[in-house]
Amino acid sequence: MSTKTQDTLQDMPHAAPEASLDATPGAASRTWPEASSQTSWQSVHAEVLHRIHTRQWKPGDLIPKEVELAEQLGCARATVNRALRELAAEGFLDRRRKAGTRVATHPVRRAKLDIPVIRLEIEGRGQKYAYGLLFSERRTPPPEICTNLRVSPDSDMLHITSLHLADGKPYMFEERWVSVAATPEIANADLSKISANEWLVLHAPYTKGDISFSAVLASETEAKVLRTQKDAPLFLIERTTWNGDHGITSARLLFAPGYRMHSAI
Amino acid sequence: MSTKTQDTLQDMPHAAPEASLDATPGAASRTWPEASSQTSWQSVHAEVLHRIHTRQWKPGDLIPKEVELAEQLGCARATVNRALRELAAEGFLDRRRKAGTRVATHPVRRAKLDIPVIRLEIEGRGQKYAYGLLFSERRTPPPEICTNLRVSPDSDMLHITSLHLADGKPYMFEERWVSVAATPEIANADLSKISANEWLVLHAPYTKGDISFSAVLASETEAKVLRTQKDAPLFLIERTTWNGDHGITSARLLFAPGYRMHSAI
DNA sequence: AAATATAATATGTCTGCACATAATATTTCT
DNA sequence: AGAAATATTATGTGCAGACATATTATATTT
Repeated sequence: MSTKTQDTLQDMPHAAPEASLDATPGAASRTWPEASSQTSWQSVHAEVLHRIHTRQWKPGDLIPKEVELAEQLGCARATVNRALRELAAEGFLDRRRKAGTRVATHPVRRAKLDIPVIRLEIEGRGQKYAYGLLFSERRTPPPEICTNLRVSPDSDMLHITSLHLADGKPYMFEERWVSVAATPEIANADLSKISANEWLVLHAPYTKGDISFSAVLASETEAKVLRTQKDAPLFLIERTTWNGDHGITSARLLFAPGYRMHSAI
Repeated sequence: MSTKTQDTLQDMPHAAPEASLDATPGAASRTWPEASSQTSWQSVHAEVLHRIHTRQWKPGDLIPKEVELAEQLGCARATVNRALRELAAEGFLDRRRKAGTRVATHPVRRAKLDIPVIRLEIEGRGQKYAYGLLFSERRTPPPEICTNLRVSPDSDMLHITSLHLADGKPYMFEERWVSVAATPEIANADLSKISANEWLVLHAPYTKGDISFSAVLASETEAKVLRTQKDAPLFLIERTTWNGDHGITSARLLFAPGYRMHSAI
């Protein structure tokens, strides 16, 4: 390795681009685990984030270019690039060729929502999962499904309603339309054993999807199925998925009162 | 290197990365811009995704290792690595050292929720944004806020309620507690001009946050503020943010009936 | 047979270098 | 001056090679 003593992340008198003074040089004692002698992209990531958090670099500021940062931090440009790329993906930085990299002015927080198979969500909480097929028919779709999935009104579809339970209590009521044309095998699946959702996840990959969340009032029948009262507030997820231009499925997922969707940001 | 004629990705007949936007669905003869002779990581990404979608590689399957894929596709391992890494981050693949890379068995769909500043969300739809401060006081927090933010019951906090409007109509009702200790400058901010949310975004960075979504019924006063009826179904977002171990703010955002949160997956 | 050490291996990451590309800045031309 | 051509520059990406590290498989010991 280079025998030259490198300016590692420890102590950097960095020339603020336009940032005037304030400097805050007092971050001197920030030490890294830093077992390896190499500077990892994660430490660069952390260091940049630190400077943003401590407002050495404020929203809108232009930060040093990759080569400069690499020099300052004692690592290769590729390493800095990796760190900055991730930070941009996370929404902390805005990057443009030639124009440089700036701290995002509107830190759009990107929440990652993991949308699991319901069964796993329930079992993950240590509850007992159960599932019941309520109704199933094969027919042509109603107009709103046609426009939603962009399929013709005379297409062959499966219409399924089912109920998912946690510890015996109604948890989610699912109403779903599946295009048989797009996934013929589903006609043979035993949807009283495995939920359509789970079957589709395993057998019908999709290329695009759309998901929306809202709050609605329980209708009379919805209330009955979910064992609650009419006009209870329900959390509704609507999902539609395509494979290429083929509409696969469109589902309304109604959650029992009290449901909360969580995410860390 | 191998002089053998490789199956490069140059002319692969499938799957546009995203683009979509209707246009011609029968995009059979997709040609890459492909000016360069090099194989990009995005084409590797697309190719692997294609193999998953066409079920050449099924959920649970072990896929070839990086070096093999690199050879097959005629590119460097680093390029394959980049593609596979992204696919793993997107939830399509599971990777483990030594064990190799498999197609994810439970394609937990990772929806990316961009949570913008409300003002931008409204203006982005071409509507006129307005904001009004309803109420503001400085006092000690109620118990639920203490536990939520993990601050002491006698801490100095700001309690703010405000209303955000789109085209003059109530859009979102915000109730917020801000720790003055954590961000002293907010005491001087003019929160009748700029919303607390926006002020905080610009001046009080945070390191962790928590967000949850649910459906609730409008209370009498909430209904009045949002100009709707009592017991209307409202979409509720609860957000809490910390900087390190310092609780910064905790907010309840109540959206007017009809609100929908969207995301593509 | 169970516990422990050791080898093997696929992914993870860093480096140095080169060239591509998009966007800006500058110069030249009309 | 205004438009068009040209140079400049920061990021984006590709490559080969090297070493790090987690994890599994195998061999060795108790």
